[in-house]
Amino acid sequence: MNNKDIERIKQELASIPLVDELTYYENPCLVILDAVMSRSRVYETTVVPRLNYFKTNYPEINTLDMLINTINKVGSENFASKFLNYQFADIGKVILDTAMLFNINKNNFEDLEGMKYFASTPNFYKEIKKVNGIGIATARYLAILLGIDTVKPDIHIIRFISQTIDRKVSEEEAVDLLTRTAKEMDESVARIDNSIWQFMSNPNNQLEKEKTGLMANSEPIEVRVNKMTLFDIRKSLEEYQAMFKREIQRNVPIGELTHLTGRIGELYVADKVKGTMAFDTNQKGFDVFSNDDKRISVKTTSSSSGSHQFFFNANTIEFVDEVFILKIDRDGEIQELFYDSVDNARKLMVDRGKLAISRSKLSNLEKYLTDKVDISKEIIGQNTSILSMDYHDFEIKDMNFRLFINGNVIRVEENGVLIKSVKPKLREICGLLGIEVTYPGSGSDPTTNNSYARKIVKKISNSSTH
DNA sequence: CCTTCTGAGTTAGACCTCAA
DNA sequence: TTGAGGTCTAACTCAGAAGG
Repeated sequence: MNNKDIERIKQELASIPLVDELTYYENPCLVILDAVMSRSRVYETTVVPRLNYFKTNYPEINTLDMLINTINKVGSENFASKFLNYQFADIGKVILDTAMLFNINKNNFEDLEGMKYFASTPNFYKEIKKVNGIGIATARYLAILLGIDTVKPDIHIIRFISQTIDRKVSEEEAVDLLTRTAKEMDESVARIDNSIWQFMSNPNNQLEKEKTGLMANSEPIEVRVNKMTLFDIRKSLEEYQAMFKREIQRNVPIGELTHLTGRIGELYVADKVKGTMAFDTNQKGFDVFSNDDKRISVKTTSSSSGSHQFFFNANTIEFVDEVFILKIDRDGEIQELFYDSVDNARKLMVDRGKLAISRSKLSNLEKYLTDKVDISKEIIGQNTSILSMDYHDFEIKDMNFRLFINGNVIRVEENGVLIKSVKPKLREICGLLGIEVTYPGSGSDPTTNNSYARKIVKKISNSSTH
């Protein structure tokens, strides 16, 4: 009946890279730890570091008896934090129960042999699922780790098969289909299972993107707005402002009112631009959607706050068209500090993972927003030129280097790549420009990045015919 | 079979302190 | 004045188990 399904799975498999089977553990404890810790967790970030921690610190725990005795000795609730560096108290009990079940069913074999024997008996899945905390996926994964050729029907495998044959499949059906597919391909099903898993658990794989419609990363994100009318927005704004004032009168610290502050800002802007509010909590990038389709990021501060900066998420700034920054006074009154395009806002931002605008820049906008003068001169060497320059914030560009100077922060790009160790690169540029560098090359260089950068700029400016 | 629950991990956003 | 280094909280995701 589902020969067609198997054909489609075979076809789809042709487009993903086939990887090796999993490597098997020599330490029986690791089989159990790996499988039990993998439940409900992202493998690479959660399980792998903990396994390594255990392997490094407790290599002597290498038999089921020792594992069981250790857990009993420290108490199952303490085992994970102590031996796995994992703050997950309940997992010790699951590990213990699993180890004990294997231990009484190993039929006089050595640990690994015995575990493998048990895993290959007809009753294995029925028995192992009696352990509280082990379901079908973990049971099958245990079997795979013991060398049994089977499938772990986890979310990735189910997703792959369901997407491939365009219908939902159960765990059992997934196992069945994949096993038969492997047989036809004359390939081990565990290897196919692992290949699919590796492919599907990678968030960048093409299949997922195609099926979910998230093709290129330039694709605009979905804009969801709520249904508040302008009347609703004004009404809410009044109520929030009143509540804000009341809380202040009750001596609530203003720092405790961030939820109110933020909401008041968003409502104020939504009213101002006759727009709507973003629907999602943690909406990427913007808070308000204007009536002419602009996505506006709103930042609101309270006047007595000690914060001197407004932060923007570097990962989501591309989803923003305009930036609105507000200040709310203790009496609930709102003052506009900044409202402009995101391009102009970016001229105020410094990038340190998160993008920050210093508050004081907002009272001196002219200085930062005036278009920078393009001098564009051929200066030194081949193509060094000053692109732009203003009071204390400018860039220098040549074929290879790009220098960003913003106050004391100096950054260098080489061939478009941001250099991590700035100072050695600055010395190198100095060398290229014939600037004398006294640093002998041992011990820490006392010359500041700033001063190197200034020397470079000075040299280039002097050489300029400008 | 489908829904709910679980709990560590991740992300977003706001604010704080210190130092140059 | 403002950059660099944080902390803190809440909301959300992930991937599986348990429950009705």
